[in-house]
Amino acid sequence: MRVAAQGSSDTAERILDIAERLVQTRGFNGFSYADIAAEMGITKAGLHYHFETKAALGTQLIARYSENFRHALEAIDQEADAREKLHRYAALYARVLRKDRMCLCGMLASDYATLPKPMKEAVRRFFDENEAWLARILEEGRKARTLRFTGPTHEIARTLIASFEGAMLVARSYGDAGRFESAANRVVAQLDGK
Amino acid sequence: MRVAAQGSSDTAERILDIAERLVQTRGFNGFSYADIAAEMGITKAGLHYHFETKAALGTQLIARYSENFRHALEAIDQEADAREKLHRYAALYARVLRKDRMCLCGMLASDYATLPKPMKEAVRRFFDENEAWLARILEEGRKARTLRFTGPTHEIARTLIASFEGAMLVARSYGDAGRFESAANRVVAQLDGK
DNA sequence: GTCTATAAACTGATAGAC
DNA sequence: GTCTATCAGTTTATAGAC
Repeated sequence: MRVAAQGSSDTAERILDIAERLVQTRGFNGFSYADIAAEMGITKAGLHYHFETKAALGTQLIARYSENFRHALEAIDQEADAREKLHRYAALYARVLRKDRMCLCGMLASDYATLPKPMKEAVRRFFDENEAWLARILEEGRKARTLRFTGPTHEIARTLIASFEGAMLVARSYGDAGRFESAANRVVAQLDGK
Repeated sequence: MRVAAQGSSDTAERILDIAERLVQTRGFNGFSYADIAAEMGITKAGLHYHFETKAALGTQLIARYSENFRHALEAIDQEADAREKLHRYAALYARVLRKDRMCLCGMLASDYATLPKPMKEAVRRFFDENEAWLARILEEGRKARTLRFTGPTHEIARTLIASFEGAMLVARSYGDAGRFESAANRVVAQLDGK
């Protein structure tokens, strides 16, 4: 006997997949329940059983995305070299971009002013976690002398996130993932310990 | 006897001012004619006299923004030093951000998939023009030895635009213009001829 | 030339059928 | 537990009054 809480069933998972793609390509205000319902083959109202409101759907979307990202970061952490970790971090973004998508939270950052409060907080947490992870990797690299830079690690981490998100944002307008890769490589190369 | 073409009257200018702010803060899909009409004190339908469609309004919005930006770049060009030009360029973005706004075209880049074709083309032209201008400044600085870098100027120019747009995007989620300034200074400092 | 009344389509969401 | 019928409000846009 299965007791499915809201947003936890298999159908809910499929809804999240579709919604995630729509947010990453069109933005939170660029799609509606109708778009998801059409793809699912059920009516709009049926979606409200799985996700009471669009805000709830959005919040779960960020939670799932953040957790997947967290696992990806843990996998990268198995890597030995800090410099290589940064390259693999950039590759995470590149993979998203090759699906013609923007980073979920980068996209939501652009919609920030229109988001319900819980989504705003979750978006910031995503950036905060990325910043903390990157700062740790930077510190590692500095100690091992595989990375070299001046200034506080958290500031470099922020600059890295900004550069990656921005490179994604612009590259998508040109449908050109190469633009991202070129910028990302340049940014990481700048930290090379030589 | 004044013959006002669509979108060229004084009222049209006020509409553009309001729409510009709304796009820069909420995105192209985050506002409606109703929002503008309310601020203007006329009815939604009245707006359609000045701008037949939302797409036409959006297109004129980019045209005006791009032209203003072009003039700002010309003003910066009066400056002697390339390094100083880059700082003034970054300051253009910072000023927008201090009004809690995103770069108009950076915001539209996030809405890109949902934009009508003429707007898409205009957004890309904006980035292309910025890239060309920055590449020229970079070349100037290299010749004068006030800037130093390796690789093609157009690639550095693209990376600069990406970093500035991304830093804006993220900083806005924290309501913290300092985040942008810190990242922008770091990025420009990296090109310093020493 | 400028705007209001009005419409047709779509939005997120509730109530209740199966 | 899962979904359909339906609603009240909003969207962009047309037709036509002043």
